[in-house]
Amino acid sequence: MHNPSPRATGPTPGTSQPVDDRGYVALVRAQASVLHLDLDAFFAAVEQRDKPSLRGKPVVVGGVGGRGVVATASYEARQYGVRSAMSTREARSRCPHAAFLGGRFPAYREASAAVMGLLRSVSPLVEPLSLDEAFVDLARADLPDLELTTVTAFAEELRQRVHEVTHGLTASVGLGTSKFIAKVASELDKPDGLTVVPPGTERDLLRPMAVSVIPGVGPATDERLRRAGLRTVADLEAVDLDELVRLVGKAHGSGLWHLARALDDRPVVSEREAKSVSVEGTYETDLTDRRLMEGLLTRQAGEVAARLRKHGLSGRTISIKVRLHDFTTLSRSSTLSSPTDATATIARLARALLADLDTSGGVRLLGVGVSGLADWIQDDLFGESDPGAPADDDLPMIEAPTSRRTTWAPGMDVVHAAMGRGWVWGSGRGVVTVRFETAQTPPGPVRSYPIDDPDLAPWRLPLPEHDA
DNA sequence: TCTGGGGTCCTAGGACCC
DNA sequence: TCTGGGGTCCTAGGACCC
Repeated sequence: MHNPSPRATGPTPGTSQPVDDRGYVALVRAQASVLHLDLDAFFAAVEQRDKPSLRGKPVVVGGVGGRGVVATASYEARQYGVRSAMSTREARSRCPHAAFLGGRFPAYREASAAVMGLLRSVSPLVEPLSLDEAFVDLARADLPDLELTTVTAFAEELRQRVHEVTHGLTASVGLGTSKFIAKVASELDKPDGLTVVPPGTERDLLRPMAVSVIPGVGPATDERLRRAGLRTVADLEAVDLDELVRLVGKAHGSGLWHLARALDDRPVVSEREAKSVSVEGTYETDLTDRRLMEGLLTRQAGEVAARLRKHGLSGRTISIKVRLHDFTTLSRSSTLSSPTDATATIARLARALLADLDTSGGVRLLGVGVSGLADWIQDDLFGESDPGAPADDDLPMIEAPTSRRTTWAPGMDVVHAAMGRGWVWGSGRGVVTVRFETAQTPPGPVRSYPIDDPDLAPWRLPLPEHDA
């Protein structure tokens, strides 16, 4: 849990603030200035909005194939027990007369963008959690104050404006002193409702609730806690930190300890950098043909690479995911010495990783991912302390770069600089990865630079196209 | 023919380095 | 007779979220 509070050496005697065993005191806002907004039955609602004949009827959006699952069920379908993540097969048996739709993501993205745009017009601090959910920090909104009456009226108006900009979708909203409380609150009056949790009432609200209201408590943790006799948040509150850590691990235990006391100082964060990009697919029938699997991995590698390039990213770790016929899920990964966004590199590695796996029983899912994405501002990957490295001032000037490119090793496509004095091997668009090696100097460290960094103007290298 | 797809975060063990 | 210890990186798997 994020916790900027000052550190003490041990529990602070005589304070009323709860303190964990390392002496951290968690702070909570004094006002209900965190807003959580959740669009109701989002995908299904968009379908009903766009197709009037579906209004008032059960609609199920999700995978329509033999191995599909439900993404969203309209409230009419929920009356028949259809739920998110249920197999479509089961949903069909529970509600055969529902409309089963595969989903129209461009339409969902458009509606989502309208809502997120509205939220951002209200506060610069908006944190989307998915297409249909976001936190908004009202402490950064243009409000006269953060009194309950003020934020309540504001939230009601916001819900009305969501209805307008989406041409008829409804949203449920929660307001509270933290992300956790706001999120719990938005669940309490669904659909099309607003719940405000007044500061100071959080713990009374939580105590009777099941432990599963706490984000991060899924089926596995729920079961562990249940076996320890912990069913409600009140039960959790009565257990000390050591015991929780013993039960569910360090990070999780500490999180539970704090959240059970409504201690949550996680900030609303508007810009989060992607950490990985992946593509996977489940096939209607299990795959047994290795050549076919290699072909599918190659195609997925191309999709991943295209998405990396589209966002100006590249990454060093290539992973594959393989789900066997019996649902056993395997992953294998390999890390390159420099980042790539090249289809050929990702595909080659993905196929090599598959080669080590026994897939003779059949494969239901294949996937390819890239992680370890380059963060070029902070990342000086290979440090300054490389002894054989030429000093920056000695680095050769490369001004009119790059003509020929040859594959040297996986992940390293060597580009011969036109000036001829150094090696440049590059991968990411918008980034150049350079290793300097001249007649006068031994191979230097690998360095990566953003192409647009003005301080590196001499290195402004138009990279060759990859995988044309 | 039970069990999607795209993510995030955590844990644990081993390698490696100082 | 005793064989450190901490930090970081990498890999594999698992839980969880929407």
